[in-house]
Amino acid sequence: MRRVAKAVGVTPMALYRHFADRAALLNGLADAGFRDLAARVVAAAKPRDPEKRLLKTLDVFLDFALARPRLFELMFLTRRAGARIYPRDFKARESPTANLTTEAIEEGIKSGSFRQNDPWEITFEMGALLQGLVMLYLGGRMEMDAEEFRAFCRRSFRRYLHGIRN
Amino acid sequence: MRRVAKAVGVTPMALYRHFADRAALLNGLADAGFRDLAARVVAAAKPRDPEKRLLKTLDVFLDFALARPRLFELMFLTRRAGARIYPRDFKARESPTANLTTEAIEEGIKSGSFRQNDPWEITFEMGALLQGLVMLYLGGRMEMDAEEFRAFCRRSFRRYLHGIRN
DNA sequence: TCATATGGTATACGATGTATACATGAAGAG
DNA sequence: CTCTTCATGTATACATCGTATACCATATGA
Repeated sequence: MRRVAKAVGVTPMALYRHFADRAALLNGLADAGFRDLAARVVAAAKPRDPEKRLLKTLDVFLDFALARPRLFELMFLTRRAGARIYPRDFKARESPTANLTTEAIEEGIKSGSFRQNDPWEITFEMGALLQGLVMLYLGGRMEMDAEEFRAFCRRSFRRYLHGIRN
Repeated sequence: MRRVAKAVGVTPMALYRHFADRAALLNGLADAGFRDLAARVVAAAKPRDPEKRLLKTLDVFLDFALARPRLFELMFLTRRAGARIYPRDFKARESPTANLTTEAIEEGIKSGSFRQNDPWEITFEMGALLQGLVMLYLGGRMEMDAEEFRAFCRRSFRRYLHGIRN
């Protein structure tokens, strides 16, 4: 709080005119991050083939995680009040990025290239895998550079998709 | 520190005779947790069939995570100095639990039931998936009771294994 | 003209990790 | 038996944190 206040050239207590407390400020940052990320996913999720679209989405997430690691941590890896809850908020379509992923999976199932499965469950599960990997990487538990990590993630996801593919 | 000290009936500064600082104390707890968990995995990883063994190991991890969530968080989900680093420490066989998982995977590959893959990579990846799921569950982002969560994890792992299976 | 928001400040409080200096008692060494 | 040493504890103090409380300035609209 004190550091943020100094950075914006204001007294610490002035921040409390705009945010109830520290958690609310961080929540605001996270929300802005989600809007940003959602826009990037929408802009990038162009390919017709569902599997290609999923891998493209993965790339966008990885770009984001590697470009703004602290923000990504805040958004996905930190305990936060007001975070989306599975399955309630997801099935209520409150997560724009999850909606897109789920649509790709539904499409893949309908066209017969993916096995029959609850698409929301697959979405959430792929999110868990990605967040697990990113958490480990950002936590310094993987000794590799960003490009190697990207390749690792792509292999992981291909393996995972191979599993839900007919 | 103050609370721990009071709990053991001692002055806060007395703790510093035994641990360099707060991080060192937490590291000690985590290390003890790893020894405990490794013993449980060894005791439970009996089945001959590699896939059954992997699912049994998953159960042990889940038991542990659900029984001692804070400890599990500390061990796997928190940034800690002195944590194992992939691939260095893993391939040096410094992680007893990862060794067992990797052996099961190697066995499955040799017998032809799993696809050809770097077994360490599979091990690490399954760890990432599990830790991602547990992080989300313990972080209150999954609205389900422990039993439903277990079932979710089992479905996830079956799906994943199905992907690396011939 | 004056009440009322709106946004900012000054100060203080309690909690936290820990640096520093000092105390105590047990175990050998002479 | 005395003296040193070491392990273990204590007392006190400090910087840093988030934030409660009280007060202040300016712009706005009735």
